[in-house]
Amino acid sequence: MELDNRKIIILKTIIKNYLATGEPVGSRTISKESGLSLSSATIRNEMSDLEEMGYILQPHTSAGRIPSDKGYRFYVDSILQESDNRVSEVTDIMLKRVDKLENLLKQMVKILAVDTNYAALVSGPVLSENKIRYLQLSQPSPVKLLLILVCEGNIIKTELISCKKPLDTEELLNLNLLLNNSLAGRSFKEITPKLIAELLVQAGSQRNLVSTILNAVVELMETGEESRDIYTSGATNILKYPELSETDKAQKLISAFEEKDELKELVAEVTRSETDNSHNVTVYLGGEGPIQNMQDCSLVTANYELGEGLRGVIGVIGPKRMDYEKVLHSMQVMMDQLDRMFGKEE
Amino acid sequence: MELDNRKIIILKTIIKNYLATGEPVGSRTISKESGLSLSSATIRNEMSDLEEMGYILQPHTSAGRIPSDKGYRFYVDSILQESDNRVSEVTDIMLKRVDKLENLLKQMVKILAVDTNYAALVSGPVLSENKIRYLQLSQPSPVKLLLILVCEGNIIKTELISCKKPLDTEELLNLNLLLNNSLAGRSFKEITPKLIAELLVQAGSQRNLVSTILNAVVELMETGEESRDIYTSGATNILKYPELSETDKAQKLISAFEEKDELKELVAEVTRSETDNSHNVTVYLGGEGPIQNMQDCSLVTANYELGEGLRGVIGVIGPKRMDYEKVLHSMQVMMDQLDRMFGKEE
DNA sequence: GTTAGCACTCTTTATCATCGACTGCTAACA
DNA sequence: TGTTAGCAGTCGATGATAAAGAGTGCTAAC
Repeated sequence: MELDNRKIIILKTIIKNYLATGEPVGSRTISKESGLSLSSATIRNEMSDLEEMGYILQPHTSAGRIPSDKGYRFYVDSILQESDNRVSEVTDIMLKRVDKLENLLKQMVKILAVDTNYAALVSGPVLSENKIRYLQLSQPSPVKLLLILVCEGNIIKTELISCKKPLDTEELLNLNLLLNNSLAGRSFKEITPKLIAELLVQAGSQRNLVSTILNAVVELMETGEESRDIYTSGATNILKYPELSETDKAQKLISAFEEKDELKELVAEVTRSETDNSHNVTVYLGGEGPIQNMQDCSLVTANYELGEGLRGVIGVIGPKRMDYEKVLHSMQVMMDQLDRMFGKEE
Repeated sequence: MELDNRKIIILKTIIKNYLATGEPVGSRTISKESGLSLSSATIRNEMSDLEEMGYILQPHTSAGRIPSDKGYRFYVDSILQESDNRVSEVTDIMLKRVDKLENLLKQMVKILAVDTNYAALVSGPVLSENKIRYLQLSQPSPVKLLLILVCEGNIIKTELISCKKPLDTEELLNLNLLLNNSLAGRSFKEITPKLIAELLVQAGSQRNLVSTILNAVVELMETGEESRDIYTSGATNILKYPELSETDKAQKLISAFEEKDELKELVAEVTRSETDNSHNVTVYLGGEGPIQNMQDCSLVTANYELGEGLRGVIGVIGPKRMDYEKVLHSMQVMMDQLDRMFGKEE
């Protein structure tokens, strides 16, 4: 059987209606709302077909139809295609100019949550190619060394290191020189065992100390997923959707949002799976890919990039019957905002 | 009327039972469980008295009694007294040695939540008297200055500052000298307008730059409540208690845990209200003090101190019928752990 | 002072009939 | 052949009613 135009219209009507109400939709409703002038009986026949083809299903005999995963998938894909061509309207979301990136992201995720009425998350950006600009050692107290690492994009990281015996000024200067000579300009990957070995040889008597420092540097450089910041908002929106608010499911979901660990993995997974999409907008339906343990949920994600290779993920989690059109649009607007704010700058 | 011994036993039995079940408790239950060999009828008479005295109340005519706020207060206070004398048993909570304080706190709050089955929060520590140990300026790129501020307790803060024109090495050195001379050893309060004015005079041609730097320093020093980190865990435990899991209340509470802003205020308020209690353990009943908008909740808080004046707040939020005994005990154990870990060190 | 017993209240739970929203099928129609 | 009207049948939702259960207050007796 073929999915002809009329079937498509009916399918879309069913889905839209279901998204809006959360209730199974019956043939009469469609007959009235689809725009087609067909009687409910005809619709019923078509619906029979659609069910047979697997796009919709019936929770129980005397109920209307709800979209199946295949149906959702079809719908989401067709929206995704449309919105590529659509110019996102300029909405006047007032993202007040904020001083810190962190605050900006917090603000963004909040707006997204309020705007969509779903749970939203944003990952802090991670440098894809994190290069050391320079590093600096100083000595706050006799047996402590402060390591300051400045990376491309002015990312600053510090670490306190204990050392056995105090260094005098000259030693400190030499150490700084030595480290900068070999490490400045290098990315994480370029700190090879060979390089480390060389450095240790050059270090001479300071061998142990240099080794400790190198460990600290490597640790700081590992912008590992574990260290990624995740900001969330609107987790409790989940409670608004009956199909998710059964105590058990809601608990799991909201916990995931609170503890963040799961979200980190999720972000990691999303980051890995690159597509050629412009902002890499992807829709995962419950059970697929990164959200296997989130039944009945949908996850919409997009990647953002702030220039200089700073990249992160933004996402919205809601029930399967989420208003995809709206969510995709909201995300688009967010992306545009970010592009505008950071495209111009620097 | 007087609260004689028998009344106290009955009252405690009522409360304990209510805490365990969440259901109003009737006279027969008490007759069986109180340990007193009295018939339910006698108990009923006593309960009448207790109700008249305001310690308990009846949700509706044909129901048992539940503790009133006055009842809770009585109960909590009596526990608090007891547990002062009690040696906290050593429980073998495995707080794995963690490298970062942040992780330790996260671990702690998680344990507390799991252990008590309520929602738990811990605030990151804040230096009560935050003194600058030294500060350092360096120049990562021609028009950027990196300000590094090292405070007592090895708290390190950094800030990137833009400057109009590049400084040469000597200027940078002088600037560092100037700033350290006047600021090192000072606490936030000691950076007075007078001091600032003096500094600006000494700065001479670098006046503008020094002003910018000073602003940054002051900003970094303000360990304002807004910048306090808050770690939470177990927010969804709230859903386990019927009296809180009505969508509306649960939503509010869990949101508070997610967005953290409210919690920050709460912590601020708790911090302000000092008592002479050893760990400053306090129980707030729903509506009292910092949790006015959290009806039907109780908040148990304690202060912790990590030496060097690093202080923070730890707390548990649950329904009014929370198992105070257990919570207070768990918190006690946490405090002991912290004391042990940080008392020995340094 | 304590207790047994009874009448009364009020919530909870179960049961049952009714209603309404659907579907699927058949037969008629264009 | 595609479309439609109509009807029987299914199943969940709703609401009313009854029965059960838990508790109290009061009174009278011990």
